[in-house]
Amino acid sequence: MEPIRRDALLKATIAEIGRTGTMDVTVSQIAKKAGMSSALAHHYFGGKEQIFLAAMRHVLTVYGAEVRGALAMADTPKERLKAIVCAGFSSTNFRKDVIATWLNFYVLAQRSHDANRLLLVYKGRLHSNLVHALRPLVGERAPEVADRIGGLIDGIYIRQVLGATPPSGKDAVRQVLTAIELELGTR
Amino acid sequence: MEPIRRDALLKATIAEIGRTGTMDVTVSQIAKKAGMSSALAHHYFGGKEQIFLAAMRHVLTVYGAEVRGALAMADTPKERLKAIVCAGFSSTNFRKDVIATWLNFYVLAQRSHDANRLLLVYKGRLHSNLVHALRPLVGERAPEVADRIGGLIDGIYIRQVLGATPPSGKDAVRQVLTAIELELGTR
DNA sequence: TTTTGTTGATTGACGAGTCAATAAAAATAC
DNA sequence: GTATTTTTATTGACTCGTCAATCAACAAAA
Repeated sequence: MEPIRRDALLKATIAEIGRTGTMDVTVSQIAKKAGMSSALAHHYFGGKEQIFLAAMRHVLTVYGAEVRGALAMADTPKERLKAIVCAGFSSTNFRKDVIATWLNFYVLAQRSHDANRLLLVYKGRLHSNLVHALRPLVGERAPEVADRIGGLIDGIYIRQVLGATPPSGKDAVRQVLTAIELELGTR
Repeated sequence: MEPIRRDALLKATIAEIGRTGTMDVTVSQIAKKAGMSSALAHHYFGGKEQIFLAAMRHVLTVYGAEVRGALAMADTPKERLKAIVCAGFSSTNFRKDVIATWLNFYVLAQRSHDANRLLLVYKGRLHSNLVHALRPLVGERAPEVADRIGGLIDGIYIRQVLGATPPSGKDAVRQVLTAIELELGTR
């Protein structure tokens, strides 16, 4: 039972964060959505913060899997770059609940050591993926370029999800790919 | 008295958000920090949400003033660009309380119409400042370039404030200026 | 005396976490 | 194959604390 319950709670947590936009969600709401009593949620996770952290970890896990999947299809460095960018702006990442989780993640990362560590793991993976794809194209400049591209991805993401118009993965990808071409000197 | 009280409350709100990192701050804490009773805070602002919105507005006002100040010193388009970028990464914006306000601002903007509108105002101003500076350099491509630069500024900002090392305005500015040079074709 | 500024005390509601008790399943003994 | 004990799964009810918002009352200035 335990793994089933835990999984249900994680999904319910993300859904509820998406519904309200904040982490001001009661354990009871989460538990109810997951079809159990709040006492059971406490029993399995210990406390609210731990539930949230596990939910964040879950979002990152899914994201990581998506990137790996896209990279597996790519053969050339350029294709790898495109794969990384596309995965970051996939429809998964534009789901309301995932957006809300990310934004609250940022807030939490200010004070929670664990959340911050998690965020650094994400950043590190993105960076190393980018560097790996960039190295054959720009050589030792790769790390520096990867920093800019990574920053651009994060920035465009936020602007898309909080913009006036509904987020468009296509536009986002196009913008980042244009920037990459500038970095490569192919435009 | 009213304007003095209001001002004190705004500053106290930002300070408290910075101290805790979240908007989970009680009106009493804010009022205490501002040297008055919580009843008075309610009296002047009506409710918690209104206090927060006013605080956000205040941060944006200060930011806007800083940008205007920097722009006033700039004569050439390139100088204007540099002014905009530098203002965005000034030490003001790396203060813990300002950072916390921004991050919570993002979260709030998901569901508060007012907060979202405020965010769009910021984005619009940044965009129009960038376009104005870019037009003489890249012509009609200006809006598109401004989108990328704006996104990069936001992204680099978040990465700086939530990074492993203490934020460095210098590094941030250098990265954005490099990207600008790429856009201008001067590198 | 009226207006403005101010607060302590109170209300009413909510929420995290605990716990004792119950139910169901699994293991063990006979 | 049944009776028993033990382990696992589950919850309702409760505790203790917190907090936003209100209000009646007090003070001080105009």
